[in-house]
Amino acid sequence: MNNEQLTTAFKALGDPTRLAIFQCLRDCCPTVALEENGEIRPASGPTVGEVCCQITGAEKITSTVSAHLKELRLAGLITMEKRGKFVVCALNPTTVAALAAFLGEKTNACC
Amino acid sequence: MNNEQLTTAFKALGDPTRLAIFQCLRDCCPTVALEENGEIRPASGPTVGEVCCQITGAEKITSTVSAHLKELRLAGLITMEKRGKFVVCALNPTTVAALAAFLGEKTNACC
DNA sequence: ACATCATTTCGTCAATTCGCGAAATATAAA
DNA sequence: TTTATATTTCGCGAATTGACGAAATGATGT
Repeated sequence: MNNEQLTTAFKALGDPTRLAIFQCLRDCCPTVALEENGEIRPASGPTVGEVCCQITGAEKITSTVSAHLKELRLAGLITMEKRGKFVVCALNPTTVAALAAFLGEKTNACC
Repeated sequence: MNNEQLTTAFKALGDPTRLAIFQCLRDCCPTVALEENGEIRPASGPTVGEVCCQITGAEKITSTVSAHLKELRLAGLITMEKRGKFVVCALNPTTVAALAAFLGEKTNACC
């Protein structure tokens, strides 16, 4: 992950609504499944409407949550897949792990 | 760390200049020292001017970098200590570790 | 006391961001 | 085909952010 990707991902997490979505997806749903061919696809997970309900308490999807989901997706933090009438969401464990690894790095060489 | 602290910290890292400062402090300088009484203080580290030079290439301190350092400090990501005429900076490993731990959490219970 | 160096604060401006409601799109059911 | 459901896109206004230069602060040396 280069610096631009890192800043995009951290910025995506730097908003209370998006962090809540992130926690919702992390705590309530399985992450994506890694298929034999190496492709990544959500095994299952909440729909946009369900996420929206968890976050805002409202029954109807708000454009605000939709926009936040898009930003998380563009940042590589989540995946979204169309399942018939619904769109299901899941964390992208690869990116999450990359962020954790970045923070875990220790390279105090000099001084 | 509560959600507000987490968002503040992630937001602080979600800017290219601040991420560069973070990397600069992580890669070039020792982190803070933990004293016997439990207090945290920077062992040593670059001055604000040195950080500024690394980031902008300019010889003089810019108010922009100063403001970014302040935001990183308020987010708990770095410490700054006055040493005579200078102010030295260092990462705060406690907060960094807390962020890494948050990202590393795996709590997929249901679904 | 005065000058100097390191750093922060202030004021301004352009750009971005967030939340919201309305409209558009897409899929499924009748 | 019409209707309903799920979701995204668009346009708006308010609030925040980032960069910059000038001024202020604070410690040090003369």
